[in-house]
Order: sequence, then structure tokens, then C-alpha cells
Amino acid sequence: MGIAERKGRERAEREQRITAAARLIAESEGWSAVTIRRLAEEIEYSQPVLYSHFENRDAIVAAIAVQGFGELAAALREAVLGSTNHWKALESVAMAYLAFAREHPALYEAMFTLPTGLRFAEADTKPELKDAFMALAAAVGPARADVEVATETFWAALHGLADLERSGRIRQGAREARVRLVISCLIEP
Amino acid sequence: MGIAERKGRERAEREQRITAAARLIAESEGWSAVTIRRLAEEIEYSQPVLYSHFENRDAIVAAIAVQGFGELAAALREAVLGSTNHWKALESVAMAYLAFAREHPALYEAMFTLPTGLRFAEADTKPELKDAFMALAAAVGPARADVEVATETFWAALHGLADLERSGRIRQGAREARVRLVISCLIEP
DNA sequence: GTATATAAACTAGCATTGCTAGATTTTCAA
DNA sequence: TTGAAAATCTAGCAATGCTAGTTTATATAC
Repeated sequence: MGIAERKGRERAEREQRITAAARLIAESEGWSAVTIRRLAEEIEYSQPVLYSHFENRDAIVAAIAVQGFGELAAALREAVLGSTNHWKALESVAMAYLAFAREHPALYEAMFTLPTGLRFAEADTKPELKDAFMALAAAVGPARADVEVATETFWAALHGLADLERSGRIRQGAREARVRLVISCLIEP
Repeated sequence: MGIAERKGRERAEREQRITAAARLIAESEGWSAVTIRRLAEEIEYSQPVLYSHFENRDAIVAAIAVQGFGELAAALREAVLGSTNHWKALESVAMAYLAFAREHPALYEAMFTLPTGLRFAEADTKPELKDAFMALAAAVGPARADVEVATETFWAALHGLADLERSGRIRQGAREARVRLVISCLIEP
């Protein structure tokens, strides 16, 4: 009997409608506009239905954050492709990272600022999160001895730049100069 | 008549009691426990009194964030003092920055994560904010031509490291190695 | 085909929040 | 002493996340 399958499919479809609606509202009106009532109205179900999909509001944000990490990983992998040398690869990845944060502010907020209980470097770490880290590591240089330290540092620098740019605490104009400085210490001596 | 002066003093005193209470609660129970009702109870006044001091809850957070920048600036200035050379100065400042973020998580959250309408690099930018930036610039090297770019980048790297350390996304153990890597590209060639 | 147990969804409401209008008290000068 | 103005309080609104308890739909057994 395909009834259970159909139900499963319909459930998954509805779950995706929830996250899609949440993401749309977050990107256009900010996360504070993403209320359970609003989402229920959007998917045309009552509020408790949402709680049969997600434990609480934070879990919805977390689901979108995971999507975000998947998309960030893809964007970073894409960025390395055309690069002809190490320097250009790093520069391309760095600019892609900053562009991603700039173009999807609500998504980036879900990934880094809002309280999701996402765990990193643990047994239950989502593959999307590992993928994003691996994409950075690929640009840093998988051969070098200190890959992990260098990738963590690269990531931190990019995240810091993205966050301070977003909040208007560093000048938008000097972006490329800052990226050059970051990269200069990641090129093997 | 010193009546107006006395009233002014009492008002300032009460305002400080508000921020002190908010900060204490935030550090011990998190910012979500800092409610207007709770603060009113703490200072033994009714809720509307708080709104005669601050426009809204965010303004209270902002006031504490400004305090935080003042204290961060002091900590960074203190850190440079004993250093005998450029490298050690940068390392000392970097470690002091990360320690500050680690030891005052709620304060740091107010300064960088929570919505305060704090403006940087503008006419009405608070001196505390400038001071903190200047303290970093002092360690980077006031003489070099690209002070501003270098300081912004240094700041971003430190902020990124602090944020990713806090959320457990990079390993606590590799802190010094990451700091060394950041500094290595800030030393004049 | 009909009854029944189970699954699914809804209604209604609780407790908490930030914030405020309007009443009330306190303060100070005439 | 009085009256206006300043300071403070009471009470409540609208919105939020979340849930208990009820109703409705659905699939299975007869």
C-alpha cells in the first residue's frame, strides 16, 4: 500500500512549504516578521501543525541555516573552479563568501547569529556544515600541514569581515584591500 | 538653588542602577532574562520610569554596549604596555581581545550581536567606539601607510575568531596557532 | 457498506513580552 | 497655603511562542 508513502511525501512537501515561507518572509521583512501565526496563515494550516514538523521556532531557523550552509558550500566550490593559481583561488573564494553574506543577509543571520542549536565538529554534525568547511579548506590548500588551523583562521577572518561590513563598522570601499591582506598570509611561504 | 542639580544627580544614579542591573542579569542569566518588568522590580520603580530614561529596550542594550567598548579599549591599551616588540604587542592585543570576548560573553553580545542602533565612523559615533578602534590601530602600527585597512582586517579577524570560538565552531585548543597566523601577515615585510 | 479505532488538525486559551494612555501622587514656587 | 507642573503609578493593549483538550478526517475490521 502506497498510502504511507503518499502521506510521507505530502508531509515532506508541507515541511518544505513552511521553510520556504519562513525564508521568503525573513529575506523580505526580517526574522522578527517570521511568526508562527504568520507561517500558519501562509501554508493555510493551523498553528499546532507547525509544531508537528518542528519542535519550536528555533528549529525552523535551524533548518533554514542548514540549507544556507549547503548553498554556501556550493557557491564556494563554484568560485574555485575557474582559478588558475592559488592566489586567485583564495581571492575568488573570499569574495564569493562575502558576496553570499551580503546578498542573503537573513540567511546568513540564521547561519551565524540567530540561536539555532547547530553543532559543529561533532558526531551529529550535518553534512552541509562539513561541506562548507571543506570548500574553504580546498582553497586554502589541502596539502599543507596546518590545513585545519589555516582554514579555521581563513573562515574566521571572512566571517568577521562579513559581520562588520553588514553592521557598517568597516568601510565597504576597502573590501578588496582587506581581502588581499588576509590572503597574503595564507599563501605558503 | 541646587535642587535641579540634585535631581539630575539622582536621575543619573538611577540610570546607572538600570544598566548595572541589566548587565548583571544578562551576564548571569542571558539577555532573554533582561525584561522591562524584571529591571523595574530590580530598581524598585514602575515600568514607565525605565522609558523616561531609555526610548526602548534596545537603547538599554546599546548603553551597555558602549560601556563594553570603553572597557575593551582599556583592556587593549593595557595589553600593549609591556610588549617589547611589534610581534609581541600584536599577540598580546589579540589574546586580550579574545579573552575579553570569552570572559564577558553577554557584554560582547550586546556590542556585536544584539540590535543596538550604534553607528560607526559617523559624526555621532561614541568616543568609546573610536577608542577601541584606536587601541587596535596602535598595535597594528600607526606609522604604516595602510593603517586603516590593516586595523579593519585585524579587527575582523579577531571578531570572527571570537564569534566562532563562542559558538563552538572552531577548536578552542588551536587558538594560539590561529592568532600567530593572523599576526604573521600584519608584521611589516 | 458500515462501524470503530487511530491519526490528524483545529479551536481556544495561557503566560509572557514590550510598550503606553490616563489617573494619581509628589514636588516646588507663588 | 495653594495650585500648577513634574514625577510616578495603575492598568491594560496587542503581539508572541506554545499547548491542552476537542473535533474532524481517515484507514481498517467486520
